[in-house]
Amino acid sequence: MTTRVRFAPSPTGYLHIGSARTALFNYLYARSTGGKFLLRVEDTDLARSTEESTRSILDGLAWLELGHDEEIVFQSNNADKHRAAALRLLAEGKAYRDFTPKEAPVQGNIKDAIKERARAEQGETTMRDNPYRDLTREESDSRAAAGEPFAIRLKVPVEGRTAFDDQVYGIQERDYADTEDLVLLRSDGHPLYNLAVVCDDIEMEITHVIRGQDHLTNTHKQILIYEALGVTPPTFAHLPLILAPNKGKLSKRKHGEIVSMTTYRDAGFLAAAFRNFLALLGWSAGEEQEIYSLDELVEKFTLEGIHRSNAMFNFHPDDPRKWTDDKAIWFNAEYIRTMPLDELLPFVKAELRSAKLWREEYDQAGVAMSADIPSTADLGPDGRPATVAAAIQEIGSRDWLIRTLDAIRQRFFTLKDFSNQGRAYFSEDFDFDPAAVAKNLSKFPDLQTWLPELADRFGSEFGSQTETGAVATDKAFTESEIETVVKAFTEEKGTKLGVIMNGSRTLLTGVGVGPSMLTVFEIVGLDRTLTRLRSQIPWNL
RNA sequence: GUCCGGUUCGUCUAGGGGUCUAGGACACCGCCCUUUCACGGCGGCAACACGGGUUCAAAUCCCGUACCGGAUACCA
Repeated sequence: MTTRVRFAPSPTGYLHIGSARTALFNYLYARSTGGKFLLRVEDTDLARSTEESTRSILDGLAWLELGHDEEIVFQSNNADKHRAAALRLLAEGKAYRDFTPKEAPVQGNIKDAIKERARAEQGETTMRDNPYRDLTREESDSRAAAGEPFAIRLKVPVEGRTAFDDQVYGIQERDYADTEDLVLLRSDGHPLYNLAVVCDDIEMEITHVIRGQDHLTNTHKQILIYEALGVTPPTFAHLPLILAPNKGKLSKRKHGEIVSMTTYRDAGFLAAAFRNFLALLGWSAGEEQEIYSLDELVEKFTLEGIHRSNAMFNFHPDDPRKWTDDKAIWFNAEYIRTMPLDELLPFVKAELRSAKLWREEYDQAGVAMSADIPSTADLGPDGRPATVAAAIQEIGSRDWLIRTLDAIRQRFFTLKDFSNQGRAYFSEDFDFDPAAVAKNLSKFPDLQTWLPELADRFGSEFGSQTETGAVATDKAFTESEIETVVKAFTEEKGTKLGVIMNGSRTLLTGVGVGPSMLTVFEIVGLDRTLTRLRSQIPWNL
């Protein structure tokens, strides 16, 4: 039998991290068993469901690349079938009409009100003392015919218990006495959750229900419905919950966008990295590996590897540097710096493009400077072309882009960093970090004259314009040549190399961190290096 | 209240009676590398909730307690 699983969110908000992980696990289970991953939107709560939520959830799933099979099922479309099922159970005597007038909706905190009521009723009533439970069929029919409103409740047997073997939590048993005669159909004819879920899962031929642990006790009710309907229940696997830092349940209302999937997408997270993070929140393959590709996850995923204890998602909304879980950030950084460049490139392209930093020339591989690409005979000892400078200095070239991205990504955390911290590599319009200016420039006033002098030196050494006129040489602006020049210059000034390098870094990139300064000179290129070394802007800040 | 579930470093976790003076990862802290650094290398700090059993032997099995979580609705 082919396994068929479903992800069934209710569209009452965006896709949050807990639901996303449920979707992931369903997806992984389907793929690992060669089954189908279905999607069902549980939009039966008309008051709270919105189309916008549905779209947001779909966006989140698309971002995570959790593609579903078959058509999306909208639960509200099946209301007639749900009603028919309830009516059938009524006709068969497995459910009954409850003529008790509907209670007024509670004010304030619903959860508290329910808890309070449950506590108050404790000991005074049993689950089976509804006065309408044993009404004769004739009387029930005639009251209904007379137009008296009623809800339909399941007639839970007095003696016995429900039992199922949860694939994560093991054997679960519950006495019927602990389950109320749940409402199947509201007095306005609206079918309720437990009924709708069971009917749809039957219709969709779901074989494995994989969902949050908050449904563990609902399962007993659902099994009762399966039994009444005469259908064998599917296999159940409940997932531990993902908790907020206060160990409370993750809530869209309370925790806001920080738990929304789209927040991570928009913050420059890579779907692959976030998926990896999510997979390890409540599941493990029992080994020490941390980085898993989607294929590896599919290959290694088992229900046995799912944990029973809840996990905490450690976000800090007030800390800009660590606004979300450390490990999520680490995964993202790890992916950014180790992913094959050609896989990373499309994401960087999108980021640069949205920041208006992308140039169409980046797409044209090697055309502009094909004449300058060195032959293999020119490879230096480090395996890099010794005379590559001409090619990589062509700012509009793909080669330059690749080299630059590879150098700067080593210290980046999100895709956003390419357009923020990395801005100076792609644009003349960048800001200076005051801390870097203070630490690397203001502390050494001599640099205000030295660095323009260094620009002149570069100009005369590498053949570009100086303030006194054009000089042409054939020396390439490459790391080793640059190093020679900078070292000589530093000695002349009787200062330390670090002073010159860090001052240059700040002037060239606006920030205090980055790759080796020699690399930075090279990828910023001679022309821009000269201009920026002469810039007086940061000195006047 | 009742029912159900859970409890290993701050966090994510490995562990299924002896190989556990409890392993890995993130974070944190040192040292190294170095022109900076949030890269890299090396090292450090840090946990079996508590109490009883069972056993030659328990983080691992059983019972109790505590704490945490979930459910308890004519919401989903």
